[in-house]
Amino acid sequence: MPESALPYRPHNHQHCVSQALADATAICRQQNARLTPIRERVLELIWQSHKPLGAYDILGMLGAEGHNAAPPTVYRALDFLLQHGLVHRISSLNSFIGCTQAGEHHRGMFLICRQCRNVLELAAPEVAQAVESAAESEAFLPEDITLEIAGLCPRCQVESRHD
Amino acid sequence: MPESALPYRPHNHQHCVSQALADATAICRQQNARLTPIRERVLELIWQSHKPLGAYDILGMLGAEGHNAAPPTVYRALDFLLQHGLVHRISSLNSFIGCTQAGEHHRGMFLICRQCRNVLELAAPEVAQAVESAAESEAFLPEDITLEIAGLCPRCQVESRHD
DNA sequence: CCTGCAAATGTTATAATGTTTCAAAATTTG
DNA sequence: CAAATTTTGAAACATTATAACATTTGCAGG
Repeated sequence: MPESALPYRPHNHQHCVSQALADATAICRQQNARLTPIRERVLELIWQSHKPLGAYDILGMLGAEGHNAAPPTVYRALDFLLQHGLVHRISSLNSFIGCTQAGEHHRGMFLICRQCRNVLELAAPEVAQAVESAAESEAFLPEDITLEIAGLCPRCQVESRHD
Repeated sequence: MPESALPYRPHNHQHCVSQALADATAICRQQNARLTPIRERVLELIWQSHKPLGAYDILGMLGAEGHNAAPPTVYRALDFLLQHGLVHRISSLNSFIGCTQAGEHHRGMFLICRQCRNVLELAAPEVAQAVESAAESEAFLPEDITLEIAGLCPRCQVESRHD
């Protein structure tokens, strides 16, 4: 059995955050996009963990730190981050998570633990390939792929056997 | 290029509907589940086309035919239909579509045309296999798979070249 | 500098989607 | 038939998301 992936075990998470922010800064510079304070702060909040956050979670956090924002503020920041590939939306949870492969062209695939709620993003090019082949076999032109797998992460599988 | 799948071309749709209702009746009998009038009617409404319907679309249709239902009525019917594998929920659209493989154990994969909004459900066992392998390579135990592909169906690809 | 444009944010209201709760009716079971 | 269970009705409420318009900010050209 392979070692657990990052989200599922203790790690220096501050490193994840600073890496994500550095990447975002670079990507925005490269695309002539403005990573304004709000946008950067929202990205940072999303990266506070490997668990996805809802828009209203973010709204609440902003409120708690004195920035009295309304929903459109958050949704606009999220739209920006989505557009530039810095976060992903998890449809099945109506929530958002930091992209671990920002900048790279990829079709994300998400492993979502229903217990600890951590999410791991996988590249899995062979899955993307299989999906595209299946679509093409129906003469369908795929554009966006939503692939979200809910289940139990390695850690929570172990714990659930201790019932 | 293969012939277009059902949703994307004219067909005797009434046959789809009556088949779906017959299957549902059989499945519910077999599982000792009660396909009550409301549940059956909701299933029938969902099957009125191959386009997914939102819960409030259904609510509106019920209202239009004199059944003054409240949201929980519809959501309960939908929960029942989901539980018995008679409909699927499309997370990326917050909407529901009839299951074309009711009764069979399967992981649905959906091809969603962004133009005509028709949806084709594919079995694609090789995709399911690839997804499960990818999950297992991370020691993740998959339970529910959400796989939704948005793009252009064969018909709408042709039309969009006529710009 | 400043002026005017475009992009970003603020603000209020509202739309769309989904759930909780408790009561009443229908169905099944003993 | 009576009790227990399941289903439905009904009202209120919670959550998620967008529309519309005003204001501010950053920046390019005069």
